[in-house]
Amino acid sequence: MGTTKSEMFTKHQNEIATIIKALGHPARIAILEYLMKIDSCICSDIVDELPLAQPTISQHLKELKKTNLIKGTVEGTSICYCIDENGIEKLERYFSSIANQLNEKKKNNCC
Amino acid sequence: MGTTKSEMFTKHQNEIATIIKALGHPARIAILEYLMKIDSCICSDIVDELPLAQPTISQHLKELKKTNLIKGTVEGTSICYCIDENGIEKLERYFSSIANQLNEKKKNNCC
DNA sequence: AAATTATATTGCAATATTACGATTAAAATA
DNA sequence: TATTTTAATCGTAATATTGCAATATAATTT
Repeated sequence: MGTTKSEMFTKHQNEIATIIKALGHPARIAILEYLMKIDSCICSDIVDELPLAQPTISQHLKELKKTNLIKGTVEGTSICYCIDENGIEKLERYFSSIANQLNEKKKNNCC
Repeated sequence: MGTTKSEMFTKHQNEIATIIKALGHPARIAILEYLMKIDSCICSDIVDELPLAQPTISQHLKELKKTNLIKGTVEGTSICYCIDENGIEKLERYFSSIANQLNEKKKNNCC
């Protein structure tokens, strides 16, 4: 108990849920939006930007990286982060596909 | 500790994170996809469709309903569920906006 | 080499989530 | 009204997540 029963679902369902879950936290949304706002990659000022302790931010960055939502390259003492299109585009495609299908069969709505 | 520090983030960041989080579980993705597959609303067979106990499914449905990802109307003894465009479209807009912005400034990528 | 700077890791406390058995609630039917 | 059917709620165990202080690591600068 307490553990998600992943074996019960398809590989794709688990994959997409994992990526979505990684963005399901305001701090990680804030990180994504900060990376968007800045016109380039940022090196080493995420910690100053967010109201969380450094280890906490490091943890959130790790999760975003693990799911290909951001990517980082070592740049001397600091790390240069930017958005990874890979993850974002997967989400974009997933939701626009669902939205499109919804529009096509609007007729059948009974609720 | 243990609690997300929501006060630290904007209202919109918290709202979008809450909706996204609600879909960040394979069972809830499976529910969404089942509702998509069926061409109309479904009344009372979600429990037979998913490999989880009835109280667990009820709990997942509650979370999806809370975030406007599905909606349900009482239909006699059972409840008729279908996808709520409200939540889905919010997600669709959010991610396509980010994907668009990303395409526009592809030039600046340094990672 | 010592000090500095930036990030990661460890360990842990507080809280949240997941799952389900047991029970309850509410409507339909016998 | 008693029974059946369907879904919600309660209570609880197992596990996961969040957040941070302390510490470690790794590259840079003095």
